[in-house]
Amino acid sequence: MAGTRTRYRPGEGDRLREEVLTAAEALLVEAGTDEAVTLRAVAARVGVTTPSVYRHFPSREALLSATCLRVWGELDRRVREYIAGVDDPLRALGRCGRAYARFALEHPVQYRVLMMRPSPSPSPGVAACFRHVVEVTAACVRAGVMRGDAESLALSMWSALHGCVTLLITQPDFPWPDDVETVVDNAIRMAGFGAALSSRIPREATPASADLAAGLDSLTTAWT
Amino acid sequence: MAGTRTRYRPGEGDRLREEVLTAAEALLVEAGTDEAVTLRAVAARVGVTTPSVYRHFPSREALLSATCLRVWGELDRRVREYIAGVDDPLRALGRCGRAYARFALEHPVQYRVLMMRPSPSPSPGVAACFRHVVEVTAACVRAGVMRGDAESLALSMWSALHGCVTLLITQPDFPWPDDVETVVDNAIRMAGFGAALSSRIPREATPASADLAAGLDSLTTAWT
DNA sequence: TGTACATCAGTGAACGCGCGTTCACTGATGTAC
DNA sequence: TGTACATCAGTGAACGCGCGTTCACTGATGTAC
Repeated sequence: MAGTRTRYRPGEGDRLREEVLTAAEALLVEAGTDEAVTLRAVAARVGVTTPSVYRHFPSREALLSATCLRVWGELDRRVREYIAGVDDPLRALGRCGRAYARFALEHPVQYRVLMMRPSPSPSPGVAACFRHVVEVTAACVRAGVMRGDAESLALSMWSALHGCVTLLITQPDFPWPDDVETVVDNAIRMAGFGAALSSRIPREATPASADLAAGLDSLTTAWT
Repeated sequence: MAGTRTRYRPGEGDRLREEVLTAAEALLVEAGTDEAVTLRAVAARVGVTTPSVYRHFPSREALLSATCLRVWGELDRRVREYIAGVDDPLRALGRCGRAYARFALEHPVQYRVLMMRPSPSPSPGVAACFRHVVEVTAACVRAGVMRGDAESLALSMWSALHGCVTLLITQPDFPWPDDVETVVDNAIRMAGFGAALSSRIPREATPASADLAAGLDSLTTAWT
């Protein structure tokens, strides 16, 4: 382990922390699984011995979640940027969803580790993002597009998009259309329109198929 | 390892296979993670030595996926039973979804292992189930409830439900409503109504929020 | 300006562990003659 | 009806591995006097 690396000077030790995180992220992305993120592999990549990692992370688990969390800080910024200047609330919601899906698909491994393992509580990044969606959903409710509790509506729509993204990541051999954008778009439109329509129909008054078809037909022909 | 167990007689060796699967399933469910399913633990539970497992499964991985797959055979039967005698196609779709969600939530660990890990191709059980959903969706299309490609519609709705179930399993500390049934119900209604409405609205003609709100308002007041 | 000393980044060797897997084997059971 | 033999379920010991983590340490850097 006699690499060319020179150690940081006293006071600069925290820079190794960043290097370790970067190395862990690289390993995670390259291997596609968190099993590749061993303390030995990370340390070797940085050019340092294994115990050095313990100077900055108390355990492997801490290193792993720090690695995944780091990337989520970017999501909030991205979502904010995407919906800036979009006045129509339903359109803003759609852009929110697109930003989210794009982000998740750009970081599939981190998304999987963070969202698909049983976790004690939602990570701060996820919670912050959800708050955002609830706000935009509340705007939709105020505009009369949807009815009911914004948090509950947001949760349903989030779920739908999460499912779409999750399936795309873990089941690439499903009979997906050629274009990933289309899949995401379908999910978003289905969620948005679905929330708008279903929140107007009381659970006990679900129409028969024929009635629903006729009603929607008259609505859309009136539109065009 | 000198238990009281007596070995099976020649020709009955396959019965151990079943015992091994049962033990593996029990370990999986109890621990909530597939990491607990080690060959040693499984063998010990059955009352047999570790190498005996190799008589029936070529590797740990094979044992694990066989364990998860076993439970999926039941889903198809369950879905069929749930939609038997339901004529209204949209209602049948809803029942399909409820059966699926209930099943997934009853077997959360198997669902996670099978659906949330990167997998080379969808398992037979999953594929069979999806075929079912496509069929019922096609009935909805024939009835004029939805428009377009049944497979694509089915995929979107499946995604939505998968997302709901997945989030319920992995993120129990999300701000869920008290009643899980309600969450699932919301997801199913959103998916069904959303597919019906969004498949009628061309992508390039997405209405503004105000127009959508007004249109849906007039539709639902006409209904009541 | 020089020296003693505390600080701090990082080392090197080792720990015990549990894992999947392999191998040569044992001994009871059923069958062919 | 008895005996030799093939079959087959299961054993017991061991393999090498890579892991997370611990521990006592080294040696350069900055600082106080």
